[in-house]
Amino acid sequence: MPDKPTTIKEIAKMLKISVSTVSRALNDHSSIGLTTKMRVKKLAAELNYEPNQRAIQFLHGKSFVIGVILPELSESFFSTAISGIEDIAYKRNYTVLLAQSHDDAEREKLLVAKMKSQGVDGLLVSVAKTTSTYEHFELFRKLNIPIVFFDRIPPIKDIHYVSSNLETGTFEAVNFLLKKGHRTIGMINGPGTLVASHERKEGYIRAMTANRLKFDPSLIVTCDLSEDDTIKAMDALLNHRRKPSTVVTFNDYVALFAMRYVKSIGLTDIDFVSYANLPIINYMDHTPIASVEQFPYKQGKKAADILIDLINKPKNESGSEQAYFNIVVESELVLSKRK
Amino acid sequence: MPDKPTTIKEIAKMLKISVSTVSRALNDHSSIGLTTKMRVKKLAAELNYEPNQRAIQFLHGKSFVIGVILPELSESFFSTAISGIEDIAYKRNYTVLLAQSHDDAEREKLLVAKMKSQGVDGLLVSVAKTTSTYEHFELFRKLNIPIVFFDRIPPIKDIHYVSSNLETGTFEAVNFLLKKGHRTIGMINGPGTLVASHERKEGYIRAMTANRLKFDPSLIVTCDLSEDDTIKAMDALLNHRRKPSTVVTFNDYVALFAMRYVKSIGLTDIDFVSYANLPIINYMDHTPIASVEQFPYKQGKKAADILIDLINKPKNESGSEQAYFNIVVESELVLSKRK
DNA sequence: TAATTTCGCGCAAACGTTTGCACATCTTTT
DNA sequence: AAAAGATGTGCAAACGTTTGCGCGAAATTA
Repeated sequence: MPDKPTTIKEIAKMLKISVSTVSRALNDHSSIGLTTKMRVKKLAAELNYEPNQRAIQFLHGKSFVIGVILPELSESFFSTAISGIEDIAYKRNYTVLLAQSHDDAEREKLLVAKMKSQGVDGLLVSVAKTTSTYEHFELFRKLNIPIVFFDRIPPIKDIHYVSSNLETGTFEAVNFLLKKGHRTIGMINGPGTLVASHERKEGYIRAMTANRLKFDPSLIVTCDLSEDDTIKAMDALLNHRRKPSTVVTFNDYVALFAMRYVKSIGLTDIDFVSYANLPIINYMDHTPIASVEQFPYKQGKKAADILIDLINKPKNESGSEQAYFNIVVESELVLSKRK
Repeated sequence: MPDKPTTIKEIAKMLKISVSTVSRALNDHSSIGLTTKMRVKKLAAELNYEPNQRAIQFLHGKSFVIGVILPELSESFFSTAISGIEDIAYKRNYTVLLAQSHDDAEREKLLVAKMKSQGVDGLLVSVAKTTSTYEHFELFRKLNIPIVFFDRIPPIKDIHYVSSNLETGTFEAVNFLLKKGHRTIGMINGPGTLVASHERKEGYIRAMTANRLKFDPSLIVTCDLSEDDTIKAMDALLNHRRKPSTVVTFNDYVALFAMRYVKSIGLTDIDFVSYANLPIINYMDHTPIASVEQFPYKQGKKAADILIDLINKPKNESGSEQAYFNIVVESELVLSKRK
């Protein structure tokens, strides 16, 4: 028996009252008598009535769906972030439409269009590495559908975003190394084009000056995050006139490449500090002694919360200027559990 | 200008024709004159008309949404599988509603209920480790909403599922090791309760007998997949009267634990073969020489395809018996790229 | 008791789209 | 010349729910 789901009409007919009364009774409307309410609710429960979400969404012109576009779920940062997004969405009765851009700008565009035609109420985006144009996002702005960016923020004005500030975590990291007695601290940074690289550098500098040490720019080298380039960078540090006793690397992968290289040439006395705190470090033979944590779960939660707030915001009050959420989740140093 | 999206009505009014004509014109209905079709399509394009999906879904009583419930996105198997699911869903114009059970049976139940109230057209499920009752799935059967299970299949009858057969991959693996000259092959298997453990064992046995070698059951030890237990298992093998020269481990993590242990006690001459082929092995200092690949992307695709077929299957022909899809994706041995 | 308020409920419209049916016009066949 | 078919279009119902408005009856006030 593929019995069609119960509708409000049927309940109305059985109780010989109107559909509107049933609807109001179920929604605890004040203008319905207590007795009718009870009767309706009882019958509804017996019949396993569940409101037809599609009818409601259609009526309200809302989908209660938020679209999420991110580069790669296999990257631990994102798979953790999505958990935060999910949790908030479910708590607030929204539903998550997920899609991966696989770091392909074209696909990202396609997905944005798809999300639009699907009629999402809002969008959560972490942009693809290759994305360089941003009109597909502007389209949403025209339609008044909110977008909140997270982690990978596009360089455009007047957007909502949530991201982490690596400056603080880096400050803590360098501070920690100084307290541990290190005096020559190298850094393998990422490409200068990334905000994240800047923040790391700033944190480094602030920690040095806070400790009344002079900052040597040549101790910070950049790399493109590939293994080859990491090795070059590490080489540069090892051949520095002041050979560093410890190195802060851009992320866990860079750390890994660098550590492997260092070990391959027989060195063992260099401490590493890294970012992200990926699960892989639990399986590595040599691990960083500390990591700067970016709290992806928290970032995901925060971004979803803002987006849903935005969606439900009392209409565009034409008087007040639009305010943009720029939330920064501070990063934090975490000591490695393994030794 | 938050201009409300264009509707078919507006187009009709502007062209002074009826809405039904517009609708049919846009859908290339045969009974509409060529000229009207052109006029309609042209105007629709100019106005950036996009059909209101919610209205259509409501009308058809379909959501074009498939729910996906899986244990953990941070497990690479699942994050890869979801890519396959996504790709098929998008290709076939469906949309993916994602949720993680985090291997919690209670949460899984909740999610199933949520999916139902959201009105998904079908469900893709990989069950949580702790799930032991299955009524929440039966509910969907009553409503005639198809479910396809993948990878983690519940032990109930009359279900659709897609899973991998580790027997073949294991056969290949053992065969490969024998060809390589190994004669004593150990195996660290998983808990006997898992089908997957059985399949591994069967593959092992078949390879031995196919090579006219006698099978020594004591060379297969089980473990609960924890590091401690893995070490115990490895110890047992090392102390075996016929010390194995190579070991097949249940998965990459077990391989990792075992390799680390073996190395820590100064051994270096044991080859490992593992399953899953996770990205982490690219970052390990010592890696298995080969891995049994389970093709999660392919599994995800296949499962999604079957589900959507099921959704669109011409009504439950009351005559013919319901057929259940039991698709098995054969596993395959993959040699390690790094040496 | 009459006037007014409160309470409880029903009517009907609305959301955007598809589709069975009927109707009108034009073309073809007998 | 009349009947039949083809072609193109419009009418209206339907999907399930919410909600503004109106109306009668009961309760309150003057």
